[in-house]
Amino acid sequence: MGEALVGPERPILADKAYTELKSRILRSALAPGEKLSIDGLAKRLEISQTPIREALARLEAEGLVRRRPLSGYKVTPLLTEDEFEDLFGMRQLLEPLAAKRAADLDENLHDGNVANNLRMLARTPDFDSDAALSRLDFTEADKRFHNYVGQLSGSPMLAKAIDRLDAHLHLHRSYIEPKSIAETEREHLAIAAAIIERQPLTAAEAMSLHLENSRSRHATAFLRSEAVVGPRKEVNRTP
Amino acid sequence: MGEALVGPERPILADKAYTELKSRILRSALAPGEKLSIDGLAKRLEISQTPIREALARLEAEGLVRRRPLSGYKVTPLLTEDEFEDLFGMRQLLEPLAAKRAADLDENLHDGNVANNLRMLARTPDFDSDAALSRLDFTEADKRFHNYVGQLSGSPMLAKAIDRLDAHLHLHRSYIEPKSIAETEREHLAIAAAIIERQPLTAAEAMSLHLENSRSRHATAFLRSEAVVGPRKEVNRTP
DNA sequence: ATGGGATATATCCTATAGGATATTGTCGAC
DNA sequence: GTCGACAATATCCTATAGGATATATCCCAT
Repeated sequence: MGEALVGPERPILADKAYTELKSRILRSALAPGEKLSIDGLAKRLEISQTPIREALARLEAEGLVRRRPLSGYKVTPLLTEDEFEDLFGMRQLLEPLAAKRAADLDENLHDGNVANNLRMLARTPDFDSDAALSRLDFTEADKRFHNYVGQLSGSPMLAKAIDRLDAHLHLHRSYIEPKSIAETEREHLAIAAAIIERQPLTAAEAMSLHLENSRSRHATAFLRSEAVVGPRKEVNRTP
Repeated sequence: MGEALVGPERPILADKAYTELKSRILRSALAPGEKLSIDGLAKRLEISQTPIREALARLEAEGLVRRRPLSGYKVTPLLTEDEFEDLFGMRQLLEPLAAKRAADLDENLHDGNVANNLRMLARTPDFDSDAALSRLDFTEADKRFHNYVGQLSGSPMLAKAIDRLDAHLHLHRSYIEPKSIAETEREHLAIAAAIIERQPLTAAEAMSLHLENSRSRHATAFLRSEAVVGPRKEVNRTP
């Protein structure tokens, strides 16, 4: 009864549009650099223009789409190499600290659920087949694990900062090699174990190592993809 | 000539609404917790509802306003003591690093302009009178200085993170004591000097010290204001 | 063949109207 | 005097139409 104060929190159309668009961008159903037509999206999603516009504004503030005043929206292009390095520099700054704090948090927060959640999220989903779907599941699971560690840090601002960084990495996740999934799971489990056993320094080091490995795993695929798309140039010329 | 490719970048109504609303929130013309009526704002600002809605969505993503699905927007309430400490913890993590990196950046970026800008921004504006306006100018100058140091770090993501944090601090800036303005200027100048003279460690330490002092300056005013408003309670009852 | 200019199209931006919902105030009963 | 329910109001949410602008196509001149 007293819970009714928070309201039903019924998701409105703008939230639906936001979730749908974000999901499509994260799974690269909307390619980087692709132009986004407002009423085109409105007709495709069968939603009016105003909610679409609202969702787009939110996504722009998050950095997932860019806007040019009288020209329209487009999906944020792929990160340059400098931006890529910058991103991982920030992760190295934030995430080991989050892991460290998560490890020496008050024990009242360390009930059984936390350990279970951590172990569950550290595992990558079963991937008998290397289909595109399972690879998508993997990227989702990876994101959730890192976000959960952020939440466990006890610092809401730190958690939100980590979440934002993860959102910027979405495009490059799809280039992950299938074999690296197992490596990722091992590293995640090492981090989880250190947190559960409350060893702050070990947790921080495990996270730092994981990030370094993740960086090099992405970097190879990153350079490869850059060779395909072309080195940071728009392709609008017709020969 | 070739610059015409970037477009005129003419600000549209949504940008105007965004800037105006953000400005009013930052100067507390819109009080924390105050309810924001969409068409009320539309009539006040003489702008249609759609741009207002768009600006509000962007501000929500930035954390300056909160939204409840079928209930409307309201200005983000004052930070609790925990959130306040969390905020300064993040600043201590990010800003000294930014100062350090700014100090040992490539010298091609260290032309005369940077030194001049730094010295200019470090200074607080002349405040012969302690009027509300000059106090507002001070908060703006302080924000600009910290943001500029963030930009000088050479890491766009670090700069943006610092900018976001500053936006969250807006509400408490208005409680600054007039006498602390001079102290702030001295500390800013020390940071600027260390960066100009390219002494990374000194710059980082100066920034860290400045943040610690700033934290205690805010904290005293923070607790005082909390005593006035009441300890974290809405005041909607009529006796 | 290439460059410049004008027209045509598509898209965005803005404004207004109607339907649905939460909130507020009032009334009555216990 | 307090609690609960009901009705009226205000507000938000959604949809559609018209005006303004950038982009693309086509044509002509050089």
